[in-house]
Amino acid sequence: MQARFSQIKAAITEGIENGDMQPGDKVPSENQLAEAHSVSRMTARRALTELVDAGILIRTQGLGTFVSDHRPMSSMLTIRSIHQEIEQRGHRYSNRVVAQQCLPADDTRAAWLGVPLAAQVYHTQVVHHENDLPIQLEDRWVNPAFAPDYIAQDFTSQTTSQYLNQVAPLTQADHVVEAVLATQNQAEQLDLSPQLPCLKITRRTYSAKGIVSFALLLHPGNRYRLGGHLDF
Amino acid sequence: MQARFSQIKAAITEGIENGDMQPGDKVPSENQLAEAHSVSRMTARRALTELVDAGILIRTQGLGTFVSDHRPMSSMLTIRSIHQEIEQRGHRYSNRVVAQQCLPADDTRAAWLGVPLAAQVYHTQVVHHENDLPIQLEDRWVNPAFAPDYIAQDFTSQTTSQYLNQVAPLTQADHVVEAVLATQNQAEQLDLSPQLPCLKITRRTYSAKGIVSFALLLHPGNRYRLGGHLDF
DNA sequence: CAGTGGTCTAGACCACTGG
DNA sequence: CAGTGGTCTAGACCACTGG
Repeated sequence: MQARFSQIKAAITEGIENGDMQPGDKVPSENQLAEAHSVSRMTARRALTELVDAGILIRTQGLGTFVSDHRPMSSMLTIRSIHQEIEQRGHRYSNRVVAQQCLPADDTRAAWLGVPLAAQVYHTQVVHHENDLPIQLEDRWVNPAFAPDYIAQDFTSQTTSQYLNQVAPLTQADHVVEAVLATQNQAEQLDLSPQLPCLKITRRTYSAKGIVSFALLLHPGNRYRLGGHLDF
Repeated sequence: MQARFSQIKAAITEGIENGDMQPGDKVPSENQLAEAHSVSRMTARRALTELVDAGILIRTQGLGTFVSDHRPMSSMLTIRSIHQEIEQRGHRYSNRVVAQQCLPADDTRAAWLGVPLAAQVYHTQVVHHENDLPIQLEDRWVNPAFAPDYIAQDFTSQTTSQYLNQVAPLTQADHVVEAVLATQNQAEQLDLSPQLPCLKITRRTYSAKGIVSFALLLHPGNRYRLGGHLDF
């Protein structure tokens, strides 16, 4: 015997799975669900609450409840700076600064950095080499509030993350690791044949005062691996 | 203005923090809390439910609600099983056991497991599903010395890692993360179009006595991400 | 058996959002 | 303004645990 709120949950998740409801779509209101399933509003509400807690739906008072754009993630890894890593292997580190500019934040950048839309943010693009072989394409967006002089630095002598860690010491970092195909442009920067799988790391770093920067790190799959060791 | 259920939550967590309540202690029942705070049982219940969800309390029907002895693990040291991960997201977990056999170790397997060449080792191949969508292809080789009955288990009801962690609790793990293209055979097992980038995790797990198993975990890049959070 | 948590109802008042 | 979610009440019946 299944509880009624479970049946309502199942009906909603089924609608999401078979594509009837897309991320961003509005789900029926609590009152509509209550009537449709002949339950009290509290029971319909419970179904929604549990789906919100599971990250499947998002609620906003006065507006409604919506399907979340949620791809799964999990597991933990340590990530060190590329420069440190290469030198520790006894290899030669070098880099090439492709871009260094001030830009208005689009919505993705604004959301990740926690700044208003169209606020000015710093952007750098750097290719990192190990023994002259491109091994990482770094796109980084920086919140100027925490590193006002970022834009004036010379990043051939000091890496972006070294500089940032100096002016705004890191206290936390989020990261997401994905496998993707390099775009045409990315493949060129990395001196890769296209259609090669790459490890993409999206990392957001925090100092004590807030979100400092957001970096997109792309590594050729055949030249780079990510290692880790855990002790329990 | 704070909601009443929040005040009850605060009262309970405060009791736990200042030592009035120890792990294992029974907290007041829903009816007792309702009367003590002059609220309805539903409101008292909500306070308890949220603390249970947060892992601070444990409830058992007919018995009561108790303080959990759950100490949070440092985020970096967490390795969760795919099964746990999926259920925590509120999704449906299922799997398909493709192979389960005893094989002589080739040189790669022998090296990773630390056994002599051609020693008999156990091999399983399992496809893990999230909401019926294949999300991980697991190839696992196990050292029979640490889990002699591994080969006779039914891994549809219990995952390989759950079983191993039970018979030989993990103490360490190494892992390597790569981006690769799925082979023809792998793509078929995962119900993927070929030429799709995949996240490949190679993981070696240790118990106190030695290397227990070595697993190759393949995730479709468009269906899986690896996330992490670090505190420095 | 009395007490516990699990589910559910049919109402209520509120704060908030958009038009 | 009508509609949304946020909180809350005072009941109800149930399944389960221990004594």
